[in-house]
Amino acid sequence: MAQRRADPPPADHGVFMISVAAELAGMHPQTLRMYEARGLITPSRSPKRTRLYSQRDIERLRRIHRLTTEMGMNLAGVERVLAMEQAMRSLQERMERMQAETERLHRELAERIEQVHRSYRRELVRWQPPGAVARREDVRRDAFTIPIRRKDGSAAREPRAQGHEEPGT
Amino acid sequence: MAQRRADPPPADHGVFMISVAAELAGMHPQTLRMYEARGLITPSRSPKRTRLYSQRDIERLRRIHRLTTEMGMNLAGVERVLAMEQAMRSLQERMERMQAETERLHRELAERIEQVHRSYRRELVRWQPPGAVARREDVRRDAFTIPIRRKDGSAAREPRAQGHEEPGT
DNA sequence: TTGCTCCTCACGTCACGTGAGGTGGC
DNA sequence: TTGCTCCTCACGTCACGTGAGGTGGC
Repeated sequence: MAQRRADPPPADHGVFMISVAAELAGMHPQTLRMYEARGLITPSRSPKRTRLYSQRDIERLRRIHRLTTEMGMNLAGVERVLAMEQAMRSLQERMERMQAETERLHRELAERIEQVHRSYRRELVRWQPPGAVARREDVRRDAFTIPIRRKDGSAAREPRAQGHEEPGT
Repeated sequence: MAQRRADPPPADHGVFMISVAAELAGMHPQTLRMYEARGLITPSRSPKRTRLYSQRDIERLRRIHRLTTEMGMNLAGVERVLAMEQAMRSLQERMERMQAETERLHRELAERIEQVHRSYRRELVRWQPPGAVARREDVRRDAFTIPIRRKDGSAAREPRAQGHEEPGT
């Protein structure tokens, strides 16, 4: 009741029986059975063992069809090419993530340096009239904590707000 | 005279005639002619039109041999797979360059920030005894010029050594 | 002359697609 | 009963590899 003609079935849900799937993919039903025997496609099955092809299965079948008819490849080649296309997609995705990370780093580099400049300027500018008590808080209340990335890539917060420690002096 | 049995021929220089190449690749000479007719391999030719296969050609032939015999692929598939392997290598190389660049940026980030800290510390620490003349050079002779990357990725040197300009004050 | 090269043509084998044939459940 | 499903078996076609056959230059 709740879902009547709502939401199309998910792309990997088996819905087409073999004659429909063959029609959609432009193939002979027997060919689909052969492809399954070869391990090229694995439709789900109904409780009565009837094959049920998903939308994703149909797309894969069409891809196979193009590779065999347009390019003249045999099934061994199709199998290999499909696997390589998958690997290619993964590599591509990983590269896009890296690209984004690199751009982020570029922006961050400029921003962090500016941040350090700003923090020093606050210390230098915060001038107190003679005789007034300069409280440590006046100097330190601005966030003077600079996140630094460690060599292994993890983020770390360096506690820099402990006054002005000159290392080795 | 200068080169006698020195330097092996470069990998892409045609040196083997067809019977030798076929022997090295484990194939029938006629098969090599067929592959050439299909555009799978293009050996160079002597002035007398004799085919000359390079070391790289031999390696390619061996790769083809593995794909056809071990994997059972036909030539259309082999062609496609070889092209994809090439694309894969390019992608892989590009990714390695990006990886190196990202690591370089990580190191640079920490280093630049440290550099800014150092430059401020020099200004603060360089104390002169009362009555002595503090020359501008004492403050500025350390390189206080910080290369910054622009948004478009090109490197730029920001001339920061012009005293202490507070922008907008 | 021998042994290579070049080429074209033809045939055997095998993979692939598909049709036939028989079964069983809505 | 009709039209689907399941399965196996068999055949036609085509790609591929290779052999044969004839030519020509070291």
